[in-house]
Amino acid sequence: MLSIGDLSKRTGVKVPTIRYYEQMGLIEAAERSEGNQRRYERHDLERLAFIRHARDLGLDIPAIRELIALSQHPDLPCVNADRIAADHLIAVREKIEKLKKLEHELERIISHCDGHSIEDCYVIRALSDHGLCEGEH
Amino acid sequence: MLSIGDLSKRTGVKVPTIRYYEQMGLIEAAERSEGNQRRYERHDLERLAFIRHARDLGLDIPAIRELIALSQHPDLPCVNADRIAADHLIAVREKIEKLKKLEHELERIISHCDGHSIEDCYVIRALSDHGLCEGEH
DNA sequence: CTTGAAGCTCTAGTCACTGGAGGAATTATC
DNA sequence: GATAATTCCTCCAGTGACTAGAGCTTCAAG
Repeated sequence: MLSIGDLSKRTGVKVPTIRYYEQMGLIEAAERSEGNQRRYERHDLERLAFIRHARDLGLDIPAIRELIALSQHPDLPCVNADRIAADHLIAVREKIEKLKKLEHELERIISHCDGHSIEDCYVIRALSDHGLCEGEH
Repeated sequence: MLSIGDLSKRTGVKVPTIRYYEQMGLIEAAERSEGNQRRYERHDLERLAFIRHARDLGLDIPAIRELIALSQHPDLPCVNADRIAADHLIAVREKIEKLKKLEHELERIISHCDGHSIEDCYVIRALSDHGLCEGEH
């Protein structure tokens, strides 16, 4: 039986976050000690590692909730789990594209600035005047 | 003189967001009509376009506040403005790197899944078992 | 048996908005 | 000039995924 602190150390998930996940219904309400403290078992450790891993991949809580529900029906086809992952991959790629555009624009703005006075600062001027931008954003 | 709705249409910034920026001190409190409605001038249009542009580049409100303050001292050297942009560029690049790692991991997980049953689903298995990951994340 | 760490609940704060309620002002139509 | 439709006002609450703090209780070590 693990305390919430033990569970936290083993999974790298902070104590308040574990309680938050319980509140959100991602992990079942733990058994309690006589003094009302949460007590966990291996089962909970695995569940929490699963959640942690999914969060690290950037999945949001509703998606994780769905994956957990799916994982409890081993006989079903896994198209839904695949779809969650594939949708997320698309979202990740879109974010990358947006950030790359920002990267280029920032590089361009910075490289154009001669670093003298605010009056001539390309950073400030570029922000003031959208016409100085390269692409649309 | 523009109403808040006119300003919104011209800049693409939503009405409640304009009021929010006023509250945050990014734009000055507007003059009011007899009936207490906000009235704006060209000056405000430019300021709001500046803010919008900076937000599109992903700068946060404190950074924008600083840029606005700087832009009002044309004689100062612009190293601080450059630093804000450069710091932001670094942050953007870091985000891109993280997302690329996620992209690869998701691609790998998805491609390994044969799409049959949850029991064998690589998506679910990869989440359950960190040992199946390629890199650290 | 004492002490200090770790646990409990509940509330509020983060960031940058966004939306709604309920009411007043403005604008358009007749 | 009356009325109707639209826009505006303020204030409050909600978003996502935590995080931090107050004030109290329980646990484990010495």
